[in-house]
Amino acid sequence: MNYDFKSAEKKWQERWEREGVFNAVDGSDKPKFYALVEFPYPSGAGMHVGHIKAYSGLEVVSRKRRMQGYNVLFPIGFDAYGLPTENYAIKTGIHPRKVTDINIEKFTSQLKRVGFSFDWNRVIDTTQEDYYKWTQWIFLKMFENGLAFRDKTLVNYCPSCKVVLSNEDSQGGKCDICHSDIIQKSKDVWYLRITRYADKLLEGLDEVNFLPNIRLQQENWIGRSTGAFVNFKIKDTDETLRVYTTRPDTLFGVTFMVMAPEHPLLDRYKEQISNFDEVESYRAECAKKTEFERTQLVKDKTGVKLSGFTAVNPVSGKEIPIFISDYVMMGYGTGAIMAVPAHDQRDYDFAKKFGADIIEVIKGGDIEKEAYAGDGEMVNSGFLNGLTNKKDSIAAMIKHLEEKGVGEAGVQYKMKDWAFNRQRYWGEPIPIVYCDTCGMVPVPYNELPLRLPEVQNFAPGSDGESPLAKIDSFVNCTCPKCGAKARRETDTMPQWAGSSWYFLRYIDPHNNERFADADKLKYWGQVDWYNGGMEHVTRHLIYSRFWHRFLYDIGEVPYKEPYAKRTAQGLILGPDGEKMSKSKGNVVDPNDVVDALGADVLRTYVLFMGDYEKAAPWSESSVMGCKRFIDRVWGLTNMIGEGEGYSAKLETSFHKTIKKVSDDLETLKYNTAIAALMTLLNQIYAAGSVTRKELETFIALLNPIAPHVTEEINEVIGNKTLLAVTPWPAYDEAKCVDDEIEIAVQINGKVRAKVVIPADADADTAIAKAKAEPGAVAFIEGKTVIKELYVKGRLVNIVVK
RNA sequence: GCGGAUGUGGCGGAAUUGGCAGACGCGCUGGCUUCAGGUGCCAGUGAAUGCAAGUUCAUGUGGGUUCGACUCCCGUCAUCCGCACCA
Repeated sequence: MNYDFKSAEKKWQERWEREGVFNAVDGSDKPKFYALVEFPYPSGAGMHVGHIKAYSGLEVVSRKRRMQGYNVLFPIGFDAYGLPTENYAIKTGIHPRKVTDINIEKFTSQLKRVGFSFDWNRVIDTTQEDYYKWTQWIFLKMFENGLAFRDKTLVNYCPSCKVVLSNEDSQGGKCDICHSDIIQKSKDVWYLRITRYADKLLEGLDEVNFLPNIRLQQENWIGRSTGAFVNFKIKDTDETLRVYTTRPDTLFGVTFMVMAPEHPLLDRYKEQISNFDEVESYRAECAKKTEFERTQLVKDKTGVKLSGFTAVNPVSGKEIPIFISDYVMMGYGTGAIMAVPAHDQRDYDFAKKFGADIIEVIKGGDIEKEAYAGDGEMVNSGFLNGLTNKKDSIAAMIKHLEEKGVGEAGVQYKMKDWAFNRQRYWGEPIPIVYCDTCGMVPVPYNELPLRLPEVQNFAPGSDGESPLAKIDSFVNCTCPKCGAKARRETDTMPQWAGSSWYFLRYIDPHNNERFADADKLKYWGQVDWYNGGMEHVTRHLIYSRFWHRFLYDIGEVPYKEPYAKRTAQGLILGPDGEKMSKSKGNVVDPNDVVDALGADVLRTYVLFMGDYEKAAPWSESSVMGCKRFIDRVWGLTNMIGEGEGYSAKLETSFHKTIKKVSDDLETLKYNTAIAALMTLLNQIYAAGSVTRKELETFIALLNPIAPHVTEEINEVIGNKTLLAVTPWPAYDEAKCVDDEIEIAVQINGKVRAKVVIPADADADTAIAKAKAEPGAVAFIEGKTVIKELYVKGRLVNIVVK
C-alpha cells in the first residue's frame, strides 16, 4: 500500500479542525505555554517558504508541548495595514479592504495546507474595527499620559512615497518601503515618546531570555551613552550654547564649537551674526543633500565660521570661534558640540581644514598626525593635570562643572522618538480632533472605533496630504469638548501600530469591553517563546516592548515584559544562494512543494536544511531526501514484527533518540533531531522489523515535525486516539548507554587502534586492554611509557618516548 | 570607523563543549531490482600514497597552550550582517 499524502493530509487537517484539537483553553488546569510567531503581512504574492520555516520551529515545539500535557496557545493572525496593499489599490482601483480579504483568504488556505496547529478560533486581523478600536484606545491612553505629542522638527521623509518615516523605518538612509534616499524635512508630526522608555527598555532586557545578538542589537539601537551637558556662554549676550559630550574631561582642549546648520539659536541671533547670508546659503546646500550623501563625505568637512558670534570656554575662560557644519546633527544631543580636535578625528579634520587650534590634553598620541582617542595622563588641563584614569578625570570635571553651575552629568540615546503619523489611507485613523478653542482633543473612548471612511482615490495629495483630508464628511466634525466646529486629524498610524500589541489580543480576541480580560491576561501571562525575523529586532520588537511596558505602567497588563524568550530564524535563500525575490525569479512557492511532495516533506525539509538560525539555500534535490525519508517511515507499516516492547537490539537506540529529540526540539536544533530520527530509521531497516512499541514511539517522536503521515500510520495500526494528544515518549537515562563500547586507543594523541570494553570498565582495565591491542603494541614497543590516560567512554591515550 | 557573527568534503551541515573530525542528508560511483524513463534496494565516497594491512596530510591562515585543539589563547586574512560624522 502506497502512502497517498494528498488524501491523508486533507483528512487529518479536517479532523484536527473538526475536533478543535489545537484550540487553547482559557483557564485550564494544565500548565500553559504561549508560543508566538510573527503574524504575516498578507501580501498579494502569497506565502513564501520563508514563512513556513519561521512558523515551523514553534509549530514543532507547540505540538510537542501538547503531547507533554500543556495547554498551548499557538495563534496566528494578519498584520494587514500597510503600503503594498494601498499601492496596489492606487494602481488598480480595487479597494484595500477587498484586496486584504482576498489575500488573507489565500494565506489562510496556504497555512492550513501545511497543517500548522494554530488555534483558528483566535485569528485576528489588525484592519478590523473590533481590533483597531483598541489600537486607537491605546493611542489615546498614550496621549492622555503625554506620550503622544506633536512637534515640528526635522523628520525623515521619503519623497517617493510622500510619507514621513520613523528613524527605524529609514535605517541606512533608505526608505523601508521603496528604498529611495531619505531626505530631511521640517514638518509638524506626531511622535510617540519612546525615548522616555529608553532606560526601561534597556533594563527589561535583563529580565528576559533573548538570543545574545538580538539583545545586543536592541542595546545598540537604544544607544545609551553617558557624559555631561556643558553650557558655553556666548560672548556679549546672556545666551548659553549647550552641548553634550561623553568626554567632559577634555574641556581644556576645546578650541572651537560647531552647531548643526539647522540649530534654532542661529535664527535668534541673525542680527549679531554678520555673515548670516553665508549661513543661509550653507543651509540651502545642506538641505539638498540626502542622508546618504551627508554621511558619505566623512573626510571632506564643510562649514562656515560665524562672524560676531563666539563662545567662552567655561574652564579656561578663552574666547573660541563657533562654526556651523553638517557633521553635527540636530537630531542627537543638543545639536551643537564642543570640538576637541586633539582627541576626536572629526574635529581634527575640521580644525585642519579651517585652521583651528589643536591643544593636546591627553598624552599618548601624536597629534601632529592625527587625533588621539586613547587613554593617558591629562596635560594642559589645570586641576585635572596628572590624572591618568579616564573615569577619575571625567568625575572630577563633572563635579567642577556642577559646582560652578555650568554643566551637569547627563545621558543620551541614539534612539529617537517614534514619528508616528503617515499621510496615507490604509491605516488606523488617529483619533484626535483639532478645535480652535480647545486645541487637540481626543475622540472620546466611547466613540471608538473612529472608522476609516470610504474614499474614491487612495493616492496621497501632491502636497503630501493624506487621502482622508479630501473627505469633508470625515474631516469636519464637532469638538467633543466644547461642541464647536472642529477638524479631524487626517493622518493614519504607521504599519507598526497594530503589531505593537497583537500578542495581547490573542489572549482574548473577541472581547468587546476591553482589549483583553484581566483574568485571562493573568492566566496566559507572558509569551513564553517568541520567534521571528532579525529584521524586526530594531522595529517591531522595540515598538511592541514599548507599548507593552506602557500598558504595564498604567496598570493594564500584569507583567513588565511581553516576551520571556525571543529567537530568530535564518532566511531561506533561493537555489542560487541569493536572497529570494520576485525580480530574481528564485522564489520557491510552498504550494508547489505541498502539491508535489506533501506538507510533511515541506515541513521536514525547512527544519532539516541547516542550522535553524542561519541562512541556507533551498535545494530541489535535498528536498527529495526528505521525501524519501517520509516514504521510508511509511514503509515501517510493512515491517511490523513479533515482540513486545523494544527489541533488545534497538532498545538503547530508542532511549538515546527519545532523549536527543526531546532536547534538540527545545534548543532550535531541529536539523539534528531529524538526523537522529533518520539514523534510527536506518537502524530499524537494518534490523529488518519493528515492534509495535517501537513504531509507536517513532511516530510519536516524528509527529510534531511530520504530523500527517504519523497520524495515518497511527490509524493504520489500529489506534483510535489522535497521536497529537498521545503522551510524548519517555526515556530511561540508564538505558541510554550501551553495555559495551568501542573506544579509541591513542599513542601520543594519535588514534592507532580501537578496542571494545565494557562501558563500566575502570581505567586500569581499559588501559591494559588498550595496550594489548596489536595496533598499539607496534607503537609502544621499544619506547618508554611516560603517561597513561583513560577518558571514560571515549579513549585511552598512551604517551611514549 | 564601531559592533557582531561566520570560515569544516563537490554541496547543506554534524561534532556530547578539550577527547575517534566529516553524524544525517544531497550529489557522485558501482551493483541489484522494476512495466527500463526523474523518486526502489545494497555498497562505496575528505585528499595523497600503496596490491594491501597501512601511512601521511587535512576544520581560512601563522603561532602558542595541552598527553590531546574545529573547540582555548595571541596574531592574520576573507566573507556576511547591523549601526554609522552619535559628539
